[in-house]
Amino acid sequence: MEKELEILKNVELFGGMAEKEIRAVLFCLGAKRVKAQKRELVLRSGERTNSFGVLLSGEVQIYQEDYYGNRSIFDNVRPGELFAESFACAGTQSIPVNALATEESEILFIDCGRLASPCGHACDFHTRLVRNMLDIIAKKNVALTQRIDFTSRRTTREKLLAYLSEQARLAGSGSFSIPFDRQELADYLSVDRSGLSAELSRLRAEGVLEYHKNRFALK
Amino acid sequence: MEKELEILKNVELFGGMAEKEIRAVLFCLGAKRVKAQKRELVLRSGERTNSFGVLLSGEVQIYQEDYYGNRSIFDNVRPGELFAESFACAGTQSIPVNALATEESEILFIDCGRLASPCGHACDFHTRLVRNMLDIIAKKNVALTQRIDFTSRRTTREKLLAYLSEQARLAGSGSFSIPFDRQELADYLSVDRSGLSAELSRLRAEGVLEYHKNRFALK
DNA sequence: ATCTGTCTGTTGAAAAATCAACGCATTGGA
DNA sequence: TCCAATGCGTTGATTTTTCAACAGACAGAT
Repeated sequence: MEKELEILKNVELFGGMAEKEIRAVLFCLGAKRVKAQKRELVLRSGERTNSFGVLLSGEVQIYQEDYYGNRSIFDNVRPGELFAESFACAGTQSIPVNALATEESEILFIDCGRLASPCGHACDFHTRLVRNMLDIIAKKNVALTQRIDFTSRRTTREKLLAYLSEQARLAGSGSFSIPFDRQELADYLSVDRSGLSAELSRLRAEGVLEYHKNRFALK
Repeated sequence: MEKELEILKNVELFGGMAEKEIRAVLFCLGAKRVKAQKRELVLRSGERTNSFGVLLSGEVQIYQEDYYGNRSIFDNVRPGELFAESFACAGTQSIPVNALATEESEILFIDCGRLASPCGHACDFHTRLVRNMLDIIAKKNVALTQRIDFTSRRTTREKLLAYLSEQARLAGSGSFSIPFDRQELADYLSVDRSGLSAELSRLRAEGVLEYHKNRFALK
């Protein structure tokens, strides 16, 4: 419980609020706490939801799947981050993604409708919450744009280099780790896994790249 | 000028505000009105901007271009709609897209920073503006997710069918128009134009689809 | 220590996309 | 009316991806 509050203090949605205020807001928002086992589906595509999730611990993967079982990964959510907030805020009829706990996880679900409307109690944090939410969603938007940048390249090699370059830039170093295994990276970049492995080998052979597992070094 | 106000009344960002209030807010936000000729670049990728655009008339296309000149279209903006708002709100260091006027256009530029901070004057619309902006960006987010859904398919045929099905759903009918010519559609779906044309012909031959120019009918 | 399931890289055949080039139709000027 | 520019479809050669199958490495469980 104390650990939970530690995390909450670092959740961007509650940025600018004191511990006490966060407690009050959580109550006011009617936040619901949920546990999910490893491999449990937390949100299913096709469902309608007004709630978004705040990940407290564990990891949740956001993805789509088409008829043929091709998976398309949108995001790996880490503790402190939100998920499904855009669909909840936009009032989407049926969400287009699945949310899967890839580890045992704890999640706080918050009704998006309550964010906006004043609560009647002496709780004047709604303005702040909406403003924070705006920042968060705008950043997600930028991240989605970036993903489109990667995946719109025509070849596996270009997609891969665009992705790795960006990771290096974010890390501020040519050496960095990525949050994906090979299959996941392939599903994020929308390419074939074996082709991705082959391309990695080629890049290594050319001396452009070194890697071991999910740690990479660009030259 | 009267026509301008007609449009502004229908801009979602100013939803819930009366004509008089909109005038006040525009002043308070320091909105700047700009004209752009056909083929004029309104925003250049790499620039930094805190302002977003509100299209009053004309059309603006949002796109990226890679080293090799491959264009990737994000959106065709229509009058009343916003553009670049996510980058402005997220405070991105350098925007990753270009905005091109594809027709002679009029644009209102608004500083995103002024949206959030109370203005000192007796202007209490900031809360409303932020809330409206949240809705708008959340919807854009859903649209981006959808585009990823289309482009993550593995074949041109699948991308095309996913896109056309969605357009039909939006139109509430098997018969609908799209806002793209062939090259633009190819750049939106990240496929080769000639391959796209060939696929369209095949679908027509199979009796799945009828089309003429940018008007389509799914069966 | 062994067994088992998962992850990764490799390979070759098949399928699909890209690329370059061309012809035809349409459109907007000169 | 003629010309130039643009958009669209077609085709065949080439490149790239996908697909299926397999083997080695590794980690966790018994």
